[in-house]
Amino acid sequence: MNDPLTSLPGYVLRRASAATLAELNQRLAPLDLRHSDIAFLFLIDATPGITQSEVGRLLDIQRANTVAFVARLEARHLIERTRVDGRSQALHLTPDGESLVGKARAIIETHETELLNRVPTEWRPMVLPILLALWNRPASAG
Amino acid sequence: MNDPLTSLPGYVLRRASAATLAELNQRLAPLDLRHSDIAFLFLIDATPGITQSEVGRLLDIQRANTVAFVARLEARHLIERTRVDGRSQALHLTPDGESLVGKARAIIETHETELLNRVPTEWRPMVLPILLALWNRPASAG
DNA sequence: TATTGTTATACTCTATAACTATA
DNA sequence: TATAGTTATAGAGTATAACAATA
Repeated sequence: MNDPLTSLPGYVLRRASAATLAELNQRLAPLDLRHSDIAFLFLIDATPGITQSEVGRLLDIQRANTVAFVARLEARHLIERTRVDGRSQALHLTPDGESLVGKARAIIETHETELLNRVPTEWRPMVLPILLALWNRPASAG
Repeated sequence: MNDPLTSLPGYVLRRASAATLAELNQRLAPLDLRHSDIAFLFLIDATPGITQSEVGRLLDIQRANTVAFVARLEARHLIERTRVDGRSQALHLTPDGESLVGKARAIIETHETELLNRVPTEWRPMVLPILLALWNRPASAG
């Protein structure tokens, strides 16, 4: 029985994503974090004071769905929010948050290295460019 | 503001997968199908008489979660099931199912071609091997 | 004992509509 | 008028535990 799916890049892209995300979630479980939390925290760490809606746009998370993230991370004292004007709120890591991000960063680096190492050496430089090309995100005015 | 995520293959893998799945679901919407339905139907089409649990194993869908697929596809008269022994049931496409799979196949081909075309010509041969390597699925006893 | 199909259940992620208060 | 944060809600997708019937 030869399945007709593993020759389809789109299908294999999905399976590869699902499998590696499950692995990452397992690696992050000791920190009681999930992959989506990490993306959130990394972004705040890289751009302290970033607003909630900016994070949502960068991560392609609907505005409404960022609320639960912020509430949960704040309840864990990993981030804090400060009103920047009547509408927006700026997000910062707390010391606890910075500490946790440090631990997470080590896990992520191990994870990403392990992923890349699955690819034959000579193809590794193509991995990120190919994935970015497949992503095909609209040019950001970053 | 430069985000720290788009240099991580694992993260870009996830975003590429999510974005292309959303596109595929849009393309399949006229057939009232989702990407997961297509995988299910393609597998039955490729291996008539395949059992429900075999499909689940190949698609990495928990046995419990295949029940809803089979029920829904059968309710739409796209597949039928026949008892093969007291436990297993063999799945086949109905004529309606075969017709729909034909239409879906054309959409998938367009979709997959469009995905590949996002990658510079000289890298295209590496796309599938790289994705399979990242997937890193345990060697299947096919 | 192990497997198949099944029910029930829960959690994550995503998507939309609508509301408020601000700009 | 448009934007930021919020609430409520719904739909996918995924995961686990447990059960009956069968191999």
